[in-house]
Amino acid sequence: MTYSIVQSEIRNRLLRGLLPSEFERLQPHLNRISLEPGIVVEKPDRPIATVYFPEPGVISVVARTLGGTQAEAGIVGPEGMTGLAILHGLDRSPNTSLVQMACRAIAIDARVFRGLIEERRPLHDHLLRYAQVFAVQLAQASLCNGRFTIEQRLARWLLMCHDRADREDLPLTHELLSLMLGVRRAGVTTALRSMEALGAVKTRRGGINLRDRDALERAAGEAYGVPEAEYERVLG
Amino acid sequence: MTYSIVQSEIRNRLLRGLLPSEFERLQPHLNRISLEPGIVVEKPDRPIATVYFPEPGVISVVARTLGGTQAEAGIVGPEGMTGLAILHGLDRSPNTSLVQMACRAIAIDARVFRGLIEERRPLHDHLLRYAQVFAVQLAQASLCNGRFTIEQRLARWLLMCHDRADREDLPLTHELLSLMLGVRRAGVTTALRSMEALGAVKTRRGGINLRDRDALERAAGEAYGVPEAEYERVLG
DNA sequence: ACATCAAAGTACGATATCGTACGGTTGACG
DNA sequence: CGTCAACCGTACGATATCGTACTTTGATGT
Repeated sequence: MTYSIVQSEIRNRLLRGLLPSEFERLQPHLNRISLEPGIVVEKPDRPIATVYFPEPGVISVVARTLGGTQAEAGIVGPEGMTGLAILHGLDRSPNTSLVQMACRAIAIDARVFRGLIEERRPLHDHLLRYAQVFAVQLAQASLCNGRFTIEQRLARWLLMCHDRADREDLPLTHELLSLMLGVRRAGVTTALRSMEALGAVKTRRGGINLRDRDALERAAGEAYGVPEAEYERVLG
Repeated sequence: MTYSIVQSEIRNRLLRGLLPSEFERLQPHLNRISLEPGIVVEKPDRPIATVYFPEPGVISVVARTLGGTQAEAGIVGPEGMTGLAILHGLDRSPNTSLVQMACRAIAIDARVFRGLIEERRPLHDHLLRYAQVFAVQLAQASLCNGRFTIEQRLARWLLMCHDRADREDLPLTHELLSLMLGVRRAGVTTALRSMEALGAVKTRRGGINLRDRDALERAAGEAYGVPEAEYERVLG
């Protein structure tokens, strides 16, 4: 049994913000599915099968060199979508996308989606605005990696997760965070303890509880805010 | 006196690779101009006035935080264009773009350009492919900043400049490179001396001469190559 | 209750990079 | 042809982060 998807009930901002006349075209092709942590939704240089519009939860976009070195480049949540390559007329990218925090997501077959954006210009235009915001996020991540401490970058990451997951309790291990940030696992532990001393977070085994968002923003300092402002400007 | 611009003579790959039928629409609006080092072609959060398709030369895209910390996020040369925000339906971005190495460029008024891409779908589609390549470049820059040494990142940067400037002698001061990479000026000096010892480059006051590209690629290691491969795949 | 194991805390020497600063060199310009 | 500012080489202590590895803790299954 499938339930039809009602635009006003969708918890993905990008879809909810679509013109109803455009959403109508998408609607028959949409399915709501569950994405569990660890699921790889896009593999490097393999055709993208499905495009996802996440509801609260987090999907990471991970960049990798030819030698296999990897780190997270950007994150996607209910403000956005996966499969940006398709908006650019391509069916794949060199990046990996994987589910970081469980979410439900509105899914659509990539080929169907591609056909629809070719056909419906206003749909394409709306989603391309998000591609711009995501590019700004990538540029800021680059800057953060080059200029800020692990603690600042970690605070930034937690804030971005909080924005997208819509809850205070994030089920993330230090190991996982270290892979995302491209630093040592021990470095994450230390940074978290330091933020715990500030009262910004409370850690438990296998998870992090956000206690004081303001303190977290102070810990992130300059590292947080530009892509968020751009999102509001462009799609808010 | 203005000369009309002939597609086959353009040294910008993106424009030269356009379908002639699409180029024809752009042609009446194009002007070839000179861009001198230091010229700022896009200011953060200010409307983009002109879109440039550079001929050999280099334009940097610089990301900045609210606090003013900045570093280069990406570079554009004769393989690409400035003003990607316009392809995404927007008239500005939070980034700065500035001329790094003098070039001639094909210029078009941003509003005219915006009108043309709205009107000519194949034109828009062609250029959007470049937006994807640029996003890959941003993601890789993020990875490089997080994981690689100054020497590797510098080697990467010089290789990317070489690809775009089409000459071996790059008029760049250590000071400038340090601003771009977001590191100390002294760090650049040291890294350059180390690469000079490898025979990869020869430095002179105010410039760097690339002597052995293979050695430079070895110095860059994993840091170089992914966006370049993506460009060839998508637009080659 | 106990065993087991992944996760987290801690430690320590090594390395990359920083901030700062001083002095030497060189090319541009008067 | 001399001057000078910009550019480059170098140095040194401080700091961030690394690689590695050992220990402790807590959740889970039996």
